Amino acid sequence: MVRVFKKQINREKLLDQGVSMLMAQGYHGTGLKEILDAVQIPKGSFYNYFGSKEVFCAEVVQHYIDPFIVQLQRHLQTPNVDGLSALKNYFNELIFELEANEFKGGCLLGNLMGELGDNSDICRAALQSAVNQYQDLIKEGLLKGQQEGLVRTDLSAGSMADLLVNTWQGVLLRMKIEKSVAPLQSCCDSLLDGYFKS
Amino acid sequence: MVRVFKKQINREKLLDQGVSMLMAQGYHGTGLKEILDAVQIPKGSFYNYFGSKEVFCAEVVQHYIDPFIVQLQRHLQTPNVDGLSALKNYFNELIFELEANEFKGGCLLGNLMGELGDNSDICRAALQSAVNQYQDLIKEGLLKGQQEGLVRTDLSAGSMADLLVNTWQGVLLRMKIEKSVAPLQSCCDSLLDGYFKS
DNA sequence: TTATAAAAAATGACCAGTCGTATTAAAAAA
DNA sequence: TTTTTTAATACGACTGGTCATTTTTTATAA
Repeated sequence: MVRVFKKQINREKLLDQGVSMLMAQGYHGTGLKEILDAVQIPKGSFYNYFGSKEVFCAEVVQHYIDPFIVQLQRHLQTPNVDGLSALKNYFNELIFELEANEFKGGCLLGNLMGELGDNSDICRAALQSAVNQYQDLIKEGLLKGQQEGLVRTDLSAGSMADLLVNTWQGVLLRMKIEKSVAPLQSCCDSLLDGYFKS
Repeated sequence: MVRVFKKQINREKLLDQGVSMLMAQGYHGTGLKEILDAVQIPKGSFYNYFGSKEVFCAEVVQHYIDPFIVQLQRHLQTPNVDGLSALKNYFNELIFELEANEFKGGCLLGNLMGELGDNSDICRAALQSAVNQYQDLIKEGLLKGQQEGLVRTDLSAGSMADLLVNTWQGVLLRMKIEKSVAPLQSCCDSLLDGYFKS
């Protein structure tokens, strides 16, 4: 009984550490030993928790996106805040956090799409799933904004969510090399405060 | 005298091979030996041509973007084609090529931004330079489109070029995991055929 | 001969993954 | 309830192989 709890705790530890190290150094740039040492779990134990580095990475992807989904849901469910403002508040919160983090990391999903998208079907599926969950939520926000008359209705909420998610991925890359949140802000300005407005 | 020519040829070979392998497998996913074997240059010779893997990668970045710049310039200088159509033609050509390539690779710049943006200042500088050269050219096309009355003038050509380049990076990532050119097409539709039109 | 570049060989660090064993818990038998 | 058996998990040393880079040797050119 105690055993199964410890197992869950160790899995969680590894996933947490995996998120932060894969963000900072990428998949091929991060050794398992590095992760294991950081959480003080011996090498041999890793394969009791995960089948391989690749499937570990796929789990890390979902573990990464979960908190973002919670955070976005929180904004969308805040009373007396319209859908468009909720999205703007959410992205502003992200920008604040990224700035506090000195523009490091960006988005694990985007980074891994670039690094592994072509070569790991397992990770590709995880990335696809994660990004779809995320995009659906943004679409909901835009849909709400449309019903409230704040977001244009001549474009579908789906295609706007698509554009927003893709552009956001792009500006996060840009942020990394410019070491500035300016690209993030101009993304929000162009789309949420520009193109999408009714 | 003959030697210095051979040196240039070998450098070129390595850069060409570097572009294709770094595209396919990323920086940490590609070993120098792999590149050297492919062009039949002995391992010990590499450091006669490049100071390190890192500076090699930085040179690969510029080597990668050069042909894109030539291609885009060609479209922009085609007689009797307006700026906006030139951009559309250029991106359609890219889409065609990416589809023929089975959506593999995407953009080396974007991939390396994600993988190395945080950790290699040398590559970061090369990426920044390359993307700026590219974006300036797109800005020129939009500027021409504005002068021709086809592109809206209430937004600056610079900020539109910014948005287009960033979104394009994002959709290339998306293409990789969706294995489809649909994201690319909807990017062009949304921006060049939508938001940017006057 | 001297200088320079190319290439081979060697370096130590690190890689993901495996193996046998030790430890523990749960299940079965007494 | 107590003892024995069986199974699951934990663990560190080890595997073959690859990594980027350096050192040493060989070949070429001036």
